[in-house]
Amino acid sequence: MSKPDKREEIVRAALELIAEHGFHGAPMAMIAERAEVGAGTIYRYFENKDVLITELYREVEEKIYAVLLEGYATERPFRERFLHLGTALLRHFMENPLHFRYLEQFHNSPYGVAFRRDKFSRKKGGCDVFRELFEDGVSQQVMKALPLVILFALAFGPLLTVARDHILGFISLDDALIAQTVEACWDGVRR
Amino acid sequence: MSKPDKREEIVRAALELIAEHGFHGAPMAMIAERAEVGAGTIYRYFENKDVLITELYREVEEKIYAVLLEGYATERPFRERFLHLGTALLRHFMENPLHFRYLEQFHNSPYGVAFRRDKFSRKKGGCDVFRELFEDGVSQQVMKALPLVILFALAFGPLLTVARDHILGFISLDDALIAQTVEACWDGVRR
DNA sequence: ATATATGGAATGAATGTTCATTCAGTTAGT
DNA sequence: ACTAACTGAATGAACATTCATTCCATATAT
Repeated sequence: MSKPDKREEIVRAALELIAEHGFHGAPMAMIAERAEVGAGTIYRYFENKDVLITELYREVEEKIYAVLLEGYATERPFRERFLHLGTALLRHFMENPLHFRYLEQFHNSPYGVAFRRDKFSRKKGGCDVFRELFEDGVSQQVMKALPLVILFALAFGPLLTVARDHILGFISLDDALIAQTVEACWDGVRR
Repeated sequence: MSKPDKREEIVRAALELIAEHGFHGAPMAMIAERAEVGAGTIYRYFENKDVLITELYREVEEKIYAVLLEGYATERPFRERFLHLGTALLRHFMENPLHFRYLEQFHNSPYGVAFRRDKFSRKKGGCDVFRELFEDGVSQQVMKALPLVILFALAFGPLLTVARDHILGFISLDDALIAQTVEACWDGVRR
């Protein structure tokens, strides 16, 4: 009853506070308070703040991969598959601003850089769908003959920027605008 | 010895340390040490750490605008003007990785969000060149009929991502690749 | 059925550390 | 000698983490 309960509350509180105020606007005491838990209790579930932060990242990332693969059909044409992934990603971030903000916080921190470097060198992870799509797209001359990293940048760069602008309230996206934006990203990568 | 000397050293040290280790990996004492200056001396030039950080941002931003305008010819066609700006921006970041890293740190912090919000509402600043280019491009049907914010995202998103990847060593960009990348961004915004 | 013992979970005050900022004293320029 | 610039040890606030204590559910004894 209470074991997963507290852990969940801690994770939720940490996500909210870190997403909103950054790692340094979220002291453990504040996280504990928001989770309605004693400060020491956090340490029953997470060895220290770093572990909490990293674990939280893992959970957020996992959900993204799940969302991307939902309804993804390998047999559809490149363009459709790209639009599916791009739209799913953008929508997911729009619907889960806390997740998005958390990822941004994480990426721009010592943790994030190390993580990124690690993921890059292992050349694996949940980006596999994207990697496969892009590699095949290039070899079948549907996409520009550019290094994978650059294709990623052309596809994700705008989406993340737009998601950020939406979340910060600089723009209000409707279905049509989302579609147009993802289409524009496709224009960037397609041959 | 002279007055501007120390100030400059402080600014340089702060830029280096903050770009490399983030705001919280750059205590004032460390900045002072790197600048070969007493800790208290910093406070002769900057009221407090916030002021130092904000002023540093101002200086970094200023240089960018200077670089963008260098050789910018209003009378050239849209595509050429876009390529000029995009290339100049990307090259500037590649050549000044500390500036780039600093901007990223700044943007992902309470300072940055407030700044961004302020700039957005005032609708002014050094992005004017870009704004004008995009507004004219849209009205002359050369660019996609999308909100300015989205066109910005399509143009900058990939460039910043690529710059980051280059600086982190995930890719090595040569002249040809830079040109291709900026061209691809143009494909994203052009009609 | 009631009382008592046991141990893991939870707590939050106390601890030690890290920092931004200050200021009393020192140095160097005139 | 006077002044402005500079210094870095001292200060206090904020924080992550610890740990002696409390709480509570369950087991055991009467």
